[in-house]
Amino acid sequence: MEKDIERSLEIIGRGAVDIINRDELEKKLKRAVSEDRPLRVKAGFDPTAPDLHLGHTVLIQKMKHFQDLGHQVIFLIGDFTGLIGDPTGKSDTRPPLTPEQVQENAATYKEQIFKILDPEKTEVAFNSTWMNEMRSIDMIRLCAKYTVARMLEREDFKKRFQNQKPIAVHEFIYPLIQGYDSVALGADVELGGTDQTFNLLVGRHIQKEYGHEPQIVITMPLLEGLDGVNKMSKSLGNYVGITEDPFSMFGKLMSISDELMFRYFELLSSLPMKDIQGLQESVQSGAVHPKDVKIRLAMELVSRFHGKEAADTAKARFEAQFARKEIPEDIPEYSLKADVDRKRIFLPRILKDAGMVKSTSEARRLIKQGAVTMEGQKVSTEEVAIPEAGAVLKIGKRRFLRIL
RNA sequence: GGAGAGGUACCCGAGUGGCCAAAGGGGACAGACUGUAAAUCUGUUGGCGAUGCCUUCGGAGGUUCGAAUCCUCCCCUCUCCA
Repeated sequence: MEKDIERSLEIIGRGAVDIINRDELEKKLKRAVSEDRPLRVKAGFDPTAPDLHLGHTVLIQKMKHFQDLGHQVIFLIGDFTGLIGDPTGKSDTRPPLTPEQVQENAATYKEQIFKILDPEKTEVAFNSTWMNEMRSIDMIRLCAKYTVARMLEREDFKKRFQNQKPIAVHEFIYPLIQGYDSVALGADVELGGTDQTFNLLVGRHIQKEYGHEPQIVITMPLLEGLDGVNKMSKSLGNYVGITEDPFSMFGKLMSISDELMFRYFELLSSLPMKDIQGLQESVQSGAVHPKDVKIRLAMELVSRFHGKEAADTAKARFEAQFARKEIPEDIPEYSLKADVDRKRIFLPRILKDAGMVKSTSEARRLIKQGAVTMEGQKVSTEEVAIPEAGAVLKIGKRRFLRIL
């Protein structure tokens, strides 16, 4: 276990929005060292969405920090709370997942998180383990430990209450159970996104009610997506999935702005903050080209999920295709029908049939806009001659087609 | 149960008889610039071998020379009252 408390605090604090509360954390860290008892660090995940993106890894990265410092991290899968769903105004309870589905999702989770965390040192827990054992009377006792007025302090509830929107009674139970999980697991620390602040704080209260020492709450920012504005999410399409192929992962990371790149460094990279600051200064002074720094970020992240070799390949391909404008090796091919006149080919039809565009209209527009090239030459007419097989068509920067 | 508002393209939203394939914004795509940067500027954004034709404004009918727009019925969403 890391003995240097100052260093621990610095690593734990990296990127965090809030630590409640710092003094308590320091005390716990000191005690952990003196009693040689690692802190138990909990983070909860919804069982229904095991398709993680980089935004989720901000939290996992923080778990790794704790793990590297020698503490015990607990990956909690909320298979019981998942039946309720964290309140969002949709007051429906979700259909229960079968034990098989839960196991399946858990397996997918593990596959993904263990690219970051050390499986040997990670405890995986399911809250159905203790929640399914809980009797009604215990549930009611749990409910008795928090008041309606305090529950209504939660932003989401407050708004809905003021606006006279419905709040179903069961929605109050979610934070309580999340808090009880901390009791059941004996959590010293709980990590979560800033959107979890309320629930995490309820945990502290519930722990006290059950005679436990309250956990330290550490909230992490919601990572901005590739657009640099909205938070990363699948529905906005501004995300990098951690199972995405190396080339597209690399490309997406290279498309972020220079400003955002340092944000990603702070929240996603394993590089020490000191080094990141150094890079930032080098870029500012002009000593280093920002593109090279971005490549470094992309390399680190792609390597993390796919290995160094795949990252090298992705980088080489990226530079070939975009910096040197070479034609990639494996591009889709399209065979002309035997009866077509190769001297007069109606290109929009070919592009549509080959699936390069949705309609001939779109193809015509792209030709008109000068987006289509054949063998490096701009195509300016809709009818073209392709005497030889093997001609390569390019639409925009990334769509290729070889005509046979 | 009663009263009212509304459903328009990928999304938000204007349009309330012809000038409407439908303003504006966002997104997306393309071009210029570049580092595939970002930002910015410009263009495009229903289909069709195409200066025209076809299909589209919740659904089905109707009025009209002509309907996103008016009428009837139906479906859905929201607000207020009880």
